[in-house]
Amino acid sequence: MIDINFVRNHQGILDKALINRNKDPVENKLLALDEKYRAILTKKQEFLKERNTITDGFGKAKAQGLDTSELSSKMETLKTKIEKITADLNPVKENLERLLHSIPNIPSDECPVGPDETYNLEIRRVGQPRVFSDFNPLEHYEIGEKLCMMDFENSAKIASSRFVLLYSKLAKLERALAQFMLDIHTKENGYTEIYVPLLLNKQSMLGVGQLPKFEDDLFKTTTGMYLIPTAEASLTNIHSDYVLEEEKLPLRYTAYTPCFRSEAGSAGKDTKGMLRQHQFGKVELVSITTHEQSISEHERMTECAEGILKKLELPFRTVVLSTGDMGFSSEKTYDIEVWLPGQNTYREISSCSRCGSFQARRMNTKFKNIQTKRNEYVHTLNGSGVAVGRCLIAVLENYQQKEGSVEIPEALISYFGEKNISAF
RNA sequence: GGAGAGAUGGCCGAGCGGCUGAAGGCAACGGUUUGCUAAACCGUCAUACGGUUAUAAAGCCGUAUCGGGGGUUCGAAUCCCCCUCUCUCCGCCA
Repeated sequence: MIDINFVRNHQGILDKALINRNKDPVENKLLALDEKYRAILTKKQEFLKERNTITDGFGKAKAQGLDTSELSSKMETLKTKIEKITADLNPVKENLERLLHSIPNIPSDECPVGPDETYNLEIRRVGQPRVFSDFNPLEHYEIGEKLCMMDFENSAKIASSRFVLLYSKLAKLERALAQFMLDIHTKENGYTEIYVPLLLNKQSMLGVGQLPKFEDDLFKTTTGMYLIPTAEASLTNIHSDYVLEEEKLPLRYTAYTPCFRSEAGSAGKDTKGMLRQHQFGKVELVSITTHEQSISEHERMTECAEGILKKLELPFRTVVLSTGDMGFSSEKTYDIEVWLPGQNTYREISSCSRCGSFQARRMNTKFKNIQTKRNEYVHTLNGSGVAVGRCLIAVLENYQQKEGSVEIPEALISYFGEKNISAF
């Protein structure tokens, strides 16, 4: 949630941010609503003060055995006033809250300005795409099906489209990749591994900004809970409604979980293969920091995610998302795109976002500043470290061999137990 | 699923209709004392929001908050209802 106080004191910035995000400006509407809210609230508080005074008088009058009928009649009229003003105030308050919850974060000045992904800015490229001189590289699903280890027919039968069955060595590859990533992040990068709920309540989804705007993208249970679209939702919310100690920051959490997305808006997009699924595995990184730590933590987190690809010797590039392409809660996002020779292009495999105090404000997560002794909102960051399903795709495509087998990256062999995968 | 008990400030814990934003203790912070440590003593010690000053901060004024929501009452931490969560016992179960 954006800071209404900030909007009030820095007029023009929010609207500019929204226009950069390719959204409609709301500042006039927001400020008018806010002003109306505060005017009515102030009035109501005056009535409540009056009520407290009368109530006080009652106690004293009774103690002295005085007549209270005048107080009673005063109270009666006041009560009607309070009732009326409360009826006026509530809808305004609800509208204001609803509006505030639907406004995305203000992008940082560092983000390239533009309406869509064509304005994303590449900042580095690591690794050379392999040259396939003696055969044309296949796409991952062709490799998987040739190996007889990737099955979209039966997954569609037992579930629906956008699911996959992985058999034998590919199932193991998924497991090995996840294990590998978790070990790196916990042993080398200082993250604490956490086993998290995969279903969360509405409040938590609101906290990270999945709700109220993106309800259609989530799977909802009959009991009103939501399947997590990313472990970010579970990890970030751990400290909701809490005041942390500054010395404990930054907190760094990681989890390997399945992620569930309805992909409501992406009909017809990436329908082949397992690039875009309703369910996929992902190792997630979350950091909770102070205001001062957040920028350097963002760079660090991105490097942690890149480190996985470096160790697996997968070529990738890192881009800064443009204002029009970045997510709702983010103020700056790096996407890491892995090279997929089968598609002859770079595809997103990780997204590392800095959310500032946007989520903290929604979740009510603060820390006590040692110097000022005041409670301040924490800053939250999240990143994929990395998407396991897409990483499996990248390994298949980058390490495919002419005869249809797949080599295992050096760093992964101890996790996988074998040096290559060949057909049954 | 059945039966019961409970939820109060950072923690422990009183309170059972007005004098309670909340006793007392612990912790924390500032100070006095002390050669140092310990102890003792004095003081401070919730949060959010609104108003105010020049909507910087602080201050001051106010409102709200004793798990959450609603009700009774002139007045609720205290009484009633609903919900959530925790604990104990029984049943079921990976």
